[in-house]
Amino acid sequence: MPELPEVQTVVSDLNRKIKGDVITDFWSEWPKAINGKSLDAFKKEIKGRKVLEARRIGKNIFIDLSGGKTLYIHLKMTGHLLIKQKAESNGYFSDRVNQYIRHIFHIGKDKTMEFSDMRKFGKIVLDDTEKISELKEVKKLGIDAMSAEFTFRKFNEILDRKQKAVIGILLMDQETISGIGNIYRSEVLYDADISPKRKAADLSLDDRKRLYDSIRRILKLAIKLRGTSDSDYRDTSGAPGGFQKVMKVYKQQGKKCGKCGGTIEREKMGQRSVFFCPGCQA
DNA sequence: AGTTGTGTTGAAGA
DNA sequence: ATCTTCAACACAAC
Repeated sequence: MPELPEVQTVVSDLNRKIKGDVITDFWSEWPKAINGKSLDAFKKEIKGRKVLEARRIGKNIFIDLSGGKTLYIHLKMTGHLLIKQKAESNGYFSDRVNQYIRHIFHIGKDKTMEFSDMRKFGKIVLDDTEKISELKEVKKLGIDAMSAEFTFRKFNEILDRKQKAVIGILLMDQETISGIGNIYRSEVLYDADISPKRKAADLSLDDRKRLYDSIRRILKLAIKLRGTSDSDYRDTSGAPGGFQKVMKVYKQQGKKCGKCGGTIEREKMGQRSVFFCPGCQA
């Protein structure tokens, strides 16, 4: 489940591994993932373009290419990108989760970028850079949770604007703040000692400050640990991240809370599971 | 062996 | 406007 830290890891890897390289060919067994044009047209349009820079907003990946084009990729739930070099032996690539290769970008002389996506929810769009920014799903994205613009002041304004919103749901709303998904909303709220059920309007100034600090701290730590590989997510080498080793509440229901000794609970919020400690999180 | 849980997002329904 | 539910799809666990 690639959320902001996982996508950040991928984007950093791409800039390290394929920046400056030319895309020479493309193959797909699931052209339905390609939005807006046929497989043939896509192939023609991408061939020969150089990778200038990878970047992201929230969980959305943008790979800027030469000639004013941008490749927009959303990994959705089970997607991840693998960069392989020919004749390279890497034990990770044979893992089950890395076997669902739906699309292959041939890059340079001897590299590929392979899109593994078990559930085929992933999305690929290629268009003019400006047109990609104008896509409705891109345009409506809220402020990125790790961007410099996402200050406490801004966060406080959002909470004032969304008075009635339940905080556990609001944190995951990509149109408000982009980047936080189901894993990190639970971890962040636990870190801040705030119940997911609280309403935005009911959070005191002190609560808000703790929550903001927790968002930044947890995401930063998760980026440092190269994301969470609870199930499907892998980095571009096919290797798992490390955040699952330090997870405190996500999927920890029934276990003891490290802070108060109480029991971690799981509940449905929306139709997703939220995890929390009823003792610590008031 | 059928049912359920898994989570991101968009669309449809209320 | 805003909330809820479902559908996209595949597989593991029960």
